[in-house]
Amino acid sequence: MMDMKIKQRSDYTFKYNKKLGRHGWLRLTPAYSVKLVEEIIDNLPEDYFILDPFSGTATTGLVAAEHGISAHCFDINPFLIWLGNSKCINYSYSEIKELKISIDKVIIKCQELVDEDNWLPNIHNIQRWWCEQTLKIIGALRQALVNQFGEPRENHVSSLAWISFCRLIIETSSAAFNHVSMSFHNEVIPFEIEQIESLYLEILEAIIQSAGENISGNSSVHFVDSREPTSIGDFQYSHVVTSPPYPNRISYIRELRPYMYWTKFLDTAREAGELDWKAIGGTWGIATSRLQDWESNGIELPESLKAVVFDILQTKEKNSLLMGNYVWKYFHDMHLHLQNLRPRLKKGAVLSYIVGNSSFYGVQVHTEQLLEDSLRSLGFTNIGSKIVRKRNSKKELFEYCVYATWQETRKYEPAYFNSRAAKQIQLELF
DNA sequence: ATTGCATTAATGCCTCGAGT
DNA sequence: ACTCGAGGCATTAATGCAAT
Repeated sequence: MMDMKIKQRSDYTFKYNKKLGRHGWLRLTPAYSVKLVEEIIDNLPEDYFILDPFSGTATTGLVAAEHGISAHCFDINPFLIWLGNSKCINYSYSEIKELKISIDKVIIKCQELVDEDNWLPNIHNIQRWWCEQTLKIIGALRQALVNQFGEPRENHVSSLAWISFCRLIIETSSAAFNHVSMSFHNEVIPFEIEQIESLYLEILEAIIQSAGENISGNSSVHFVDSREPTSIGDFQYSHVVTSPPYPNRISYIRELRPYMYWTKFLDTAREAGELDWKAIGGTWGIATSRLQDWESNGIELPESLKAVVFDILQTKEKNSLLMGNYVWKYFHDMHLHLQNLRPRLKKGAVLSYIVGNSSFYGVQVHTEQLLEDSLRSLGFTNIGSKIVRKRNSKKELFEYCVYATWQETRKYEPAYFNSRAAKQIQLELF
């Protein structure tokens, strides 16, 4: 009987990040922990160059920069690229001073605009999110921000005003934003203009506070599909530190929609579906339809993957074909990513991938093992994985760190996450 | 113009261990 | 006792489009 337990370790989730300055600017549930990244990059010499091919909210890039290390981060979501870069740049005292003056003008302009017909986003059933009164006010505030700064596209001190706006729209909405399966509260609370103004200024003040702290490293986020062989110049990386999407049919766009519609990164439902289809593990709208008849284009995949997909198909549930194809495509895409990653790596480069396992109709999908198999067949060495934490849903769900090296002959094993409890459960499970 | 079927966008339900 | 979650699902609502 096992006497040691794997803990949930909320310090290894986004929760830990909320109070950490820039890391807490905008919450996204599928974000991994600052602490985890710190443990991975701990003690790296400063000339190390990190790649995060699945940047998301740019946790890796920001932690690296805060530690004086440089990183390149890739993502396919234009909103997240904008947000990530805004999180990683420095803001001077004079810029911030100027921003505060501009905001005073924005507030006055908002009061003038509130009775006009301002642009509102094309969000489905928008009155479910905000009542008419609240909508009028945040619509006016948005218009005042546009008049003052333009749409949020540049990485400039005005980004702080826009990130605060994104926080505001969530905090005034009736969305239950505490879960990836986002849904709604029954009541929509109306806000007065004074309440919204003071809430906005409060959020902005906190964001400005943390923006003033200088960071020494250079991190940047770029529009790159990590499955493609494209790269930024001819840089090569010594470390890959990332948390890719998990094979869990959670839609990223589902949670990002409010931000992206209000900032005009999204205009129609169709665009949302197309963007999710581009993402590895995407499931929203048309992505699900396209999975029904999706087939891999002949790339050689590990036998272990075929076995898992076969098991899912064999369950003969209503959507077995869909789920099987979903898993198949997820690992196909991850394999393609690892394959095209190789030319970007320095000799001896170390990979650290934080991933979660899943189960479909009771069939366990051992993400960490399947990725290890891909790494092995692609010529990586020193391959292994360790449990990082237990997830707080089904008991068989964990988060893992999958690690490997590229063209390294020496034995390598990461020093992190090797608690006795983790080793024990690893033995018991497999 | 209307109907009916297919597709896809959007949201809710049920679960259950762990932290507080 | 109460809250919460990188969880999976099914179901419902809205939209598109071909057939009448």
